[in-house]
Amino acid sequence: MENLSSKQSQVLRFLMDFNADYGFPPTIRELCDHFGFKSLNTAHFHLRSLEKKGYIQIHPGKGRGITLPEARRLPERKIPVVGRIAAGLPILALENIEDFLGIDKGFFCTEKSFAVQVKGDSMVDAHIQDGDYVIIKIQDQAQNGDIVAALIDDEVTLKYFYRRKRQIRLESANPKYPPLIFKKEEARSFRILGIMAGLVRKRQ
Amino acid sequence: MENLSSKQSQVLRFLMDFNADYGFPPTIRELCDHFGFKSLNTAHFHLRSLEKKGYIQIHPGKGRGITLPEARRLPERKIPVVGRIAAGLPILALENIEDFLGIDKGFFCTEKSFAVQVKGDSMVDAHIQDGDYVIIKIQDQAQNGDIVAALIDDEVTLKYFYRRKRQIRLESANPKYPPLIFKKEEARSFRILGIMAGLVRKRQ
DNA sequence: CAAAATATAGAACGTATGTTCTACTTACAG
DNA sequence: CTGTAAGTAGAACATACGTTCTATATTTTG
Repeated sequence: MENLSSKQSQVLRFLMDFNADYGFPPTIRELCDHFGFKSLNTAHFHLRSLEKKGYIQIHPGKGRGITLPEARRLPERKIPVVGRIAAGLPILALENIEDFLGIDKGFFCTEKSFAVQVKGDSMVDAHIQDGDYVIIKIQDQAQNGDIVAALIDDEVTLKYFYRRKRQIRLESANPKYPPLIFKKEEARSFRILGIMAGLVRKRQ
Repeated sequence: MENLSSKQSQVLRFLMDFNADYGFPPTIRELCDHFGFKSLNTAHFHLRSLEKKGYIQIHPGKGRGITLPEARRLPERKIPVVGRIAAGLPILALENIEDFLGIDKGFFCTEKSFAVQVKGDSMVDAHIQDGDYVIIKIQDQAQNGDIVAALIDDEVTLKYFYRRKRQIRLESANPKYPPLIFKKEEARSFRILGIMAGLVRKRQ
């Protein structure tokens, strides 16, 4: 999915929120009012951009004729699946979201959360398999022994977290993979996105 | 909630379907077209009736200004958690249901399904931990190697399923536990409830 | 640097859409 | 039988709403 400018993101977010609140999309004039646009064409322009990039569908001539893809209709309660994290963007930026899990956020008692799909066997000893979705509660702190989602080179990785004096150790739950060790001074080369709050496996 | 006449039911159903398809409600004229009404007032009248009975909310003056209650936007169907199965009762009898998981049944592609909470470590080698919820697709057949939920002495148990000639073997995924072997003539002492369709772990 | 994408403003136009009024039919309960 | 609710029809009206054209400024990109 093509990248969105920050204004386009804001407009899409507003469409989703408005839809969730009222059950129907806003008119172009309501869009203008909300953002303070003084011209109808400004709002109309953003809608056309969003449609060109495939985020919405416009039904010409129909009042409030904006269709959001089903995944984005009531997303506020569903858990977003985050794929690659584009540099600089916040975790939950729309561009990072691949899909939504049909699970209410409240189920895992974590309003601020997302999911990542596990690739590979680096966490099998924690009983986390290839293909599992791990639900991550967003926070930048972690305790020793927590399973954390860390961002290393735009890539989301799951590891056990251990801090000792001047260094942080990120360990796999599989002896095949060596631990990653970060000294305090190079702590900026990775970032903790959150800690594991649950797991979902879709498998026969 | 007050009862609906059959026409009113049909109109409400149409509102829900239209909403699900397009992401916005129909106009009064679209309602007329669908039902073959020749007067706008007919459709308008039904909408007013539905609002008076509390099924929808009308926003006067707004195009497509119909709000369905959130519950009716996307029907929610949660997965029941089954505990002990009382003798003689069907699996999904209300008496057997301990709780519901806030997960839509469709998520695991199994309309007929339930969940059991795992107790113990008999399936750890299949990466199923103590406390995990395993989603079971209801069916009475199983293939060799499937993980099945079986009813043994009113107790729901998870096992690997193997059939060989005149006997059925139910194996744990943990060498600590010996396999259960049933000869064909004693096959009535257990019952297959269904096969594993997914897993949910709620854990920090 | 030039071209393209992004962002915004203002105005004019036509039609899509909700509202309301009158009127008629059928079924049903008091 | 008479009143009330459900269901339908037709028409007139006001306005909510999308569309399109012209212009301008800023930022990004090749």
